Amino acid sequence: MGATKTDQYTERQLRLATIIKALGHPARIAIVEYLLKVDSCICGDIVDELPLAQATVSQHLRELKSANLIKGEIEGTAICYCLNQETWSLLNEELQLIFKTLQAKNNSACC
Amino acid sequence: MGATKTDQYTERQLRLATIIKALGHPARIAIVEYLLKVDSCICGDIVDELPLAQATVSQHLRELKSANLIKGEIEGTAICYCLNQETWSLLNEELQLIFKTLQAKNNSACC
DNA sequence: TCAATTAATCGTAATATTGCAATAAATAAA
DNA sequence: TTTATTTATTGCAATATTACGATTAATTGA
Repeated sequence: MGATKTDQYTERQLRLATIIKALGHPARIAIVEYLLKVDSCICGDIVDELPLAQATVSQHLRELKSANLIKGEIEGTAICYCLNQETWSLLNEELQLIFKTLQAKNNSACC
Repeated sequence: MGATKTDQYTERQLRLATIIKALGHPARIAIVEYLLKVDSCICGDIVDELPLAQATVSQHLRELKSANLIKGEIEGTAICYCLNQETWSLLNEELQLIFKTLQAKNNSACC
């Protein structure tokens, strides 16, 4: 075994898990926070910012990109990265559904 | 390699990544959604609900528990699980910080 | 005491992730 | 064209995750 049984869950659960999983690493949280601060930057800036080799940063960027959490645009020899508002909005809405429901209950039915 | 360089990030980044990572699997999303629906339940209920063996469900519950996303209380021979409001509030606040900041910018500075 | 019930743990196999050095690819500048 | 510059990719090793059967542990009920 070792592989997730992807065909057993709803599309919604898979999509949410994919986005959330891409965020579940401190380096990628750090990249997101940095992008939030500087709006947009190139890979090299992130390499300077994080304690990771260029190849590793590139890999983390690829994961964020494949989850559509960031997008990149070629700009000469560099690539300009920024957060992808669309996916963040989607994530926000899905999580709000959970947060709101939970807040409404206010632990009333907890063990 | 293979291990995350945990000593290179802020406490905040590590804590956030830990919580988010625990959510980054469709089975655990499904467990959370189920708990949100039924308020509280025992492990066996989740085993009936998900396409996974008891040992696997137990493992997922342990991960959610170690991230404090759920809590369990012994009730006879069973254990009653429910969502841990405290951690969900914390997660909500941290993510709102990101969502709000990003919404305020409204893609104005994106590439 | 002895089954039954429930969940955790152990052991194992398959797969995925993390990280890096080395290299390749693509563009810009000289 | 040649040389920088910048990023992606490849190959590899170490580690982590996912999943399950089998077993163990703890409690309840007969």
